[in-house]
Amino acid sequence: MTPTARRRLAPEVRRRQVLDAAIAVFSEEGLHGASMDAIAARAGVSKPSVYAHGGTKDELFAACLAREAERLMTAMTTAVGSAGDGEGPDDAEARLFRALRAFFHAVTTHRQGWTVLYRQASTGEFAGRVDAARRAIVRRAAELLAAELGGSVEAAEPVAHTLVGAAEGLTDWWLGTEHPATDEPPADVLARMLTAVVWPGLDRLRALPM
Amino acid sequence: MTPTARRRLAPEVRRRQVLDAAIAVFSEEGLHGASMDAIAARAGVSKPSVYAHGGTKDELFAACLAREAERLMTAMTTAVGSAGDGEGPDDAEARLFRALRAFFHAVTTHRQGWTVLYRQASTGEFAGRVDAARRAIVRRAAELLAAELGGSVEAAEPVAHTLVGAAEGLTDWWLGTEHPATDEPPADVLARMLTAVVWPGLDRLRALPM
Amino acid sequence: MTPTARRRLAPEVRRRQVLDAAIAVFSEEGLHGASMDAIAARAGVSKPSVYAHGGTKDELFAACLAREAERLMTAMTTAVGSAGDGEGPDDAEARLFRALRAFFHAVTTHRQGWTVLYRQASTGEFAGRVDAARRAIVRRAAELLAAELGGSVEAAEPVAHTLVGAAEGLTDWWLGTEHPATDEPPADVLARMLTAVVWPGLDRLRALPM
Amino acid sequence: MTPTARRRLAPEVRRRQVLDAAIAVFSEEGLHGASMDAIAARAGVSKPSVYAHGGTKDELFAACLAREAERLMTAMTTAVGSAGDGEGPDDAEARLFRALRAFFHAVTTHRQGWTVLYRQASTGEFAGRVDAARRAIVRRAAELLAAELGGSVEAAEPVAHTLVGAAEGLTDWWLGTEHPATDEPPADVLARMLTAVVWPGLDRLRALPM
DNA sequence: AATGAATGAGCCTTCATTCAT
DNA sequence: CATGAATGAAGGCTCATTCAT
Repeated sequence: MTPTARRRLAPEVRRRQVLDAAIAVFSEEGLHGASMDAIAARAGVSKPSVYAHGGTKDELFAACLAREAERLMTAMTTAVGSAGDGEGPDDAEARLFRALRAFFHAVTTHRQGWTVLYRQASTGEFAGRVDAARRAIVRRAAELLAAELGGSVEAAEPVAHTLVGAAEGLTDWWLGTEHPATDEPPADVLARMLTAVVWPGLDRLRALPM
Repeated sequence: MTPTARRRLAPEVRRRQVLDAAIAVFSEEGLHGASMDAIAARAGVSKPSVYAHGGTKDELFAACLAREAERLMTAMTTAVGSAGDGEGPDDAEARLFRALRAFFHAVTTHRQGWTVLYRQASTGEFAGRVDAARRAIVRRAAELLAAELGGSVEAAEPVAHTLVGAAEGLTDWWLGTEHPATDEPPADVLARMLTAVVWPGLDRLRALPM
Repeated sequence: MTPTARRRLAPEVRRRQVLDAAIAVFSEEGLHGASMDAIAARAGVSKPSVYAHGGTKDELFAACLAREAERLMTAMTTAVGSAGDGEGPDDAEARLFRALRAFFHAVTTHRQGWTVLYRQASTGEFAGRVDAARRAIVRRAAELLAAELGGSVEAAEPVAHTLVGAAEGLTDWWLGTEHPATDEPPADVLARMLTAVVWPGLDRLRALPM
Repeated sequence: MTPTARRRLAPEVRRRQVLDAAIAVFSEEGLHGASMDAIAARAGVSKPSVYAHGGTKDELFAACLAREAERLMTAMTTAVGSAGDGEGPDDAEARLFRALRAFFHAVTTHRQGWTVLYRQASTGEFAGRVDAARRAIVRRAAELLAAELGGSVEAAEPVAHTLVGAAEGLTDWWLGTEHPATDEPPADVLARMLTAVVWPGLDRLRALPM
């Protein structure tokens, strides 16, 4: 006698349901392509419930952006912050590898969030908001790079943009269909690939004044 | 005081107007976000004119994709194909530099086209077509890389994605507000920056079997 | 002072409202001439409500056809089937009279439905469906005639068409402005008139092989 | 060097071209379903030419109605007026037969005009105009009937409506697909059929005061 | 709190109509 | 004159949003 859908749930739980459904639908259909009907259906609730717990479509999208951006930042911060986990050396290259691995891990395990953040929202009224999220990540990367390579954070910014862009491109490749299967976790594979390409160059930049 | 509205124009001219406007609006709003009204307004013509010269929204989008894809491919092919222009050596690094410069030139001068091609959500019925255009460019990059570094084109694909992503990231930085002014053309600056970061790594990959 | 607009109604009720309005508008304007706006306005609901309860314009038209066809067929079948109601003899002429009276009754009391069914242009994709509805009624008439006059149903078809056309013409005359007032129900008057004109001829056909 | 389409033609000729095309298209697609583009294409002229020679769509439709109505009236008048053509007796039944034959001849040889007049135009703003045309025919029939059967024209009107309706119904049957092939001209077949059904009844009415 | 029902606004598309050549 | 090109005005349909239960 207690139909799941109509059971009163704690507000935060309902909100999570709605956000999860929204991210799923937004990632598949895009901001304009997604309909509130579809989101409600995916969440298994009625449309007014979506409004009650997620607000307007724009607010809902913004909430998705915020949540996924924070999730990504947290994941990276945590991973980078964790000192050498005893798995190997703790030199600059290893730290770069771990940061990249954290990024790739976050992105490949939350593919929909990533899609919404970086592939669906780059247009229209949300371009600014997405840009802010993206810049936060780039900024963090620039700080890491400045610490490792020396030089100011400002000077490291273009390199950080390059690095983040490269990571995004590689992620796109991985999320595409045709890539070799591996036993290793994808994040490790991708991080090693990217490290191999960029580390020598970055290493050389250490000597130069940026 | 020349009313452009009711002015009769040659069909090709009008079609170009419409396509230009469409690319602009699509790049800003996305396929779903763009309205035919907006495109008509941007083109300075009436909505029926958009239909007369650009066809259905889907056809119009497809035409934009086709035109910009060809434009970018042509620009890159031409620039890369031009042999050493006497400005310096013609080793692998120099060829990479020129290819990157061509890419940056094409992308920075046709930003909107690139956005439509590479940054738009590839959802729904156009996923395939957009993807095909994207992949054509990355494929070209992969071919160049394979030629330079040895190894198969398939093996070069992730590196190509990485490279294109890195270039994109750097372009974003450049098109952002805060970057130092230079006398040099942006494409040269950006190409040198990216070359500095990735060339050492790529160079090292030459020795390894990819 | 009871705003009917925002009032929540049972779906069947709303659907009936919408169908009624649709039949009215279709009968006045034709399939192409009727606009969903007009139907919504006539029904006193919003356009989305029309779509919610009546579906697409084509579906709505089909639903109108189906409903009116059934209504007319039922009315005629019932009236004809009712055996001699004690009002007089039950010979062939009397049965013809009763059938005609049933037809006139159905047609004069559901004029719009009849118009949609029988007078609308049967163009385009609905030609078949409209025609089917029309033919069902004429077919029924042909069956009755065949039973009364002998001969096959096929042979009776032209006579049935003639009869139905004659009845239509007489109905038009009655619904026009200038006709004498009577105490009798119109259906009786019209049926007697038509019987007087056609019965002698039909009676004579009984002897002949059709 | 003189392309037919662009050759300057006498205005009446062009007008005829346009009217013919219009009737064809209207009869196939209906008033609302027909597009001026389609009419222009069918006529083999440009759209402005249609406007120049046929006027507005409504005017064009009205012109079609007028022309076909007149054609039908003329045909009937002529046929009825022609005294017994020596092919047989000239009693009242023969005169009825000839009038009906004239009607069926006009209708079956100008099927499109008939369709436009009686099957496409019965709705919307042209209902009145069509009604007028129809009434003219019915009036003529009533006059003939009054002359043959005795009684006033007014009294003959319902019978005239009946007769015209019957003729229309039979025409519909004939214009449908499935009817037996004959060597005789259709008009003769149909006229004989209808005469057989209605003449006995009409004959009997002669004795009664209508 | 949760929802079925309702709607205002907007979008894609086409059509009747008219300039300008 | 004849026409290609252009447009204002709907029309069918859907969507984000909100009542009323």
